[in-house]
Amino acid sequence: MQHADKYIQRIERRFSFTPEEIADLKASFSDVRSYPARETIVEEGEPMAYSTLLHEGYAARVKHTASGSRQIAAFHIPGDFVDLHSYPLECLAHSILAMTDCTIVRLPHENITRLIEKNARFARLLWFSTMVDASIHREWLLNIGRRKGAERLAHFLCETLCRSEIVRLAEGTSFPLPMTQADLADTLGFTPVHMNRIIGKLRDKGLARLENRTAHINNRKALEELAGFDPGYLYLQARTG
Amino acid sequence: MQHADKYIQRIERRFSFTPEEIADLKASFSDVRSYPARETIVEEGEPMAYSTLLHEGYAARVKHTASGSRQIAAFHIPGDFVDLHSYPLECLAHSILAMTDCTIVRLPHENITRLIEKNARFARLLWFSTMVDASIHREWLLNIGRRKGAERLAHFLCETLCRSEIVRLAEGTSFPLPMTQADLADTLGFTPVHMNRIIGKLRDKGLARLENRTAHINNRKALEELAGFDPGYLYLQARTG
DNA sequence: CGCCTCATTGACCTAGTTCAATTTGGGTGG
DNA sequence: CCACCCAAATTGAACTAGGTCAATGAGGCG
Repeated sequence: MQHADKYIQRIERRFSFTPEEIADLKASFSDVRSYPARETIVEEGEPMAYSTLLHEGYAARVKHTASGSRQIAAFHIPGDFVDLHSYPLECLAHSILAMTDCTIVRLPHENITRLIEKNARFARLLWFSTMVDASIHREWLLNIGRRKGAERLAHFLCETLCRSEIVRLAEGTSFPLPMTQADLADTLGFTPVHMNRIIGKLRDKGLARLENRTAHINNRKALEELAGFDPGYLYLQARTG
Repeated sequence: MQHADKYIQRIERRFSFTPEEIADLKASFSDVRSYPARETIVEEGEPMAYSTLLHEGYAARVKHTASGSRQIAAFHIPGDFVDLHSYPLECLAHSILAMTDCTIVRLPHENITRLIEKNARFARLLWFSTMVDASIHREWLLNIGRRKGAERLAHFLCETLCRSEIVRLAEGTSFPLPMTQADLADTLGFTPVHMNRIIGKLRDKGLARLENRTAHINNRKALEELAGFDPGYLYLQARTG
């Protein structure tokens, strides 16, 4: 199943699995599917029997307020599990939206159980993957709660560049960012109008441009400094043990 | 080990473990400790060999911006694991702070591995516990990103009341909330001054009072309505399967 | 009594919102 | 090729939630 390659490639950075283990993992995926842009991949509250690995395309976890406002709680790039947490949780309290045309592979929950029962290292691996998402959630809480304006956008761009690099989706310091300014606003807790002004500010400062659904970082050093960006929370380093 | 009782009691609401399984779980805890209020229980970046279950007292996960501002990413009550995620992650990108005097029990990581290897249901259970935290993170993202002023505080109070009820820490609709207004501000993304005004607003509306480190909910219905509160994301219901 | 932390209040300021209009550019039908 | 459409980006102007600065209370404790 080639569709899991980006994920496998990522975890091999941090963990050392044997070729047999990797083969077991790969063999557990099934059922390749496609979704068109703007379609809901997973509906909030549905009981889930499989998890979804993003092979191609971009997706987001979307939550809504009772009064209808929208918050994007996670932004997913190829190689990310968008809903691995549905294995322990069974139902999700948010939906998953395709931001572009997407191709996914499924990992049936029964296969996860089989993997874990066969080898406890898989539990730690998959659990780890969901905990990186949670770590990013906490960083976003800090970002939305405590950083303002341009810093906030800068931090999101730094993070997304780092994550894109790992799966070779960045070209230099440019990477796909297929969201409208309104989507970005729902990610960062602004209004679309103000989002537009903040984007203009980063552009005017010569730090970053957003063009054609692509982000171009002009001055990475300065952008990271503005954001106070420290990638530790992404857990990209290899483990010691 | 009686110190894990609040946690056990909570998971028995949702999962059906056999008495032997419960005994295995209980036997895996060790090493009761105490921390005085305001002390750091877990330091950011330290390699961890055990996880910490809060037996008595209140704690928070705290993150800092490069420029020094503080965000509380999680608020923990007795019966919560404050850092179960250190099992898969090994090091944390935040510290854990005792908000009051705390008594904790430790669950050594080697024991977690032993539990999982013995019985894969434990993997799903412990993983589940960390995923509830992550679900709360996502709700907080929505709360901080999209709810304003009084709604935001109202939502936090509704959540904390629900969670307190489960471990029998609420008396009627009053429950301990041992944080200063400055702590609350760092939780909800306000300044202390504005936090104070919002608290006053809820008091004046007759919805809730904060007195003597205790929250008193005067009108739960109205508070939940104001917050648009739906407890689904807390995963308190029993599973179907 | 004096100190210290926390809560409260007032006055002023600004980041971000709101409403509304205009522009831009790709896509489509004729 | 042109006319038209539509989603998205951009801009302006007025408004407000929330921040900042600063002073005052108020309780707990050595």
